[in-house]
Amino acid sequence: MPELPEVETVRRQLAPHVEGRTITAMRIDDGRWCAPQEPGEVEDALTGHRIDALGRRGKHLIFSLSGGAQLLVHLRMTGILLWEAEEGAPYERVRFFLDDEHALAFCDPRRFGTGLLLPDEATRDAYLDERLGPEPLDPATFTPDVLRRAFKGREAPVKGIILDQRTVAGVGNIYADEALFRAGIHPARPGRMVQAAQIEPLRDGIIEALELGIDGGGASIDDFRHLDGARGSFQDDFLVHRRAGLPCPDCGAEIRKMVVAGRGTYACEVCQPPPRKLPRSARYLP
DNA sequence: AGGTCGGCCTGGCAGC
DNA sequence: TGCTGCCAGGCCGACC
Repeated sequence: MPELPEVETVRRQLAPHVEGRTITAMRIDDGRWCAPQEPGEVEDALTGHRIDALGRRGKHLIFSLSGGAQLLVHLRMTGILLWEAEEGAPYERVRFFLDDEHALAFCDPRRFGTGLLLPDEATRDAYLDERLGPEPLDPATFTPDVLRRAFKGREAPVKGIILDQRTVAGVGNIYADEALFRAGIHPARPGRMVQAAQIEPLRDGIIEALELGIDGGGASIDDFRHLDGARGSFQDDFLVHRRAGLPCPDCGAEIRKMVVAGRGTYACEVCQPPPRKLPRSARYLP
């Protein structure tokens, strides 16, 4: 699933192609992509404008356009962006035509992906800051204190808290499992039970997992693809995620699968000791 | 108000 | 074989 490293991978690949280019036409085939805005409205608002910058905040891709308009593209579960895909690519929902005759397609079998048009930078920042915590790769804002405050007095499982985009932006199911393993914290441990000494390792674990994900060009478990359709490689470097029954890379114990915060979750119960009382919502899977 | 759960959506696969 | 039904999960809204 596209999380921060996957979105950043796409951003780095796409930026050199689109920055400075003008959108000459746009076609939104699926109105759900930009709902409740009308496809025609969004198409008209973007057409004729230059893409000044391609940015990212959390899992959102940000197209900053001349005239100030901001398009936030979210891949959600299965969205991918393809450069120069032939017209009518599988599950194509949106197509951008650029002034150098190239085209960008947004494809998404499950139609969860979205495009949100906002009028200016201030509106964009208000929208994002209302929903997202600090950027994890910005050491100035993603401090151990951010996690300390988020965990204080919380009964919710620590995995659920770091999946919450208001805690820290961009962490999803894969990188939550990988970061918690790196820090030796069981995913189902209630936030308030995370030891003070584990906070900094977790902060570092989140950063490390995300950076390795970016280095690997993201993880292509099923749908995620690069701009040219190639796969990322980080799925080959998972330590615990999707590795049920395989040995823990540190101690050799069998990695177990469970459900935590409603998500498929993988952990080594030796390296990540479970809490005495597992939250009711956490359960083991065979 | 914190925490959990269902809905959105569809491909893929287990099981009958 | 072919069908049914369940699972995957980012994010939001509903509910307890």
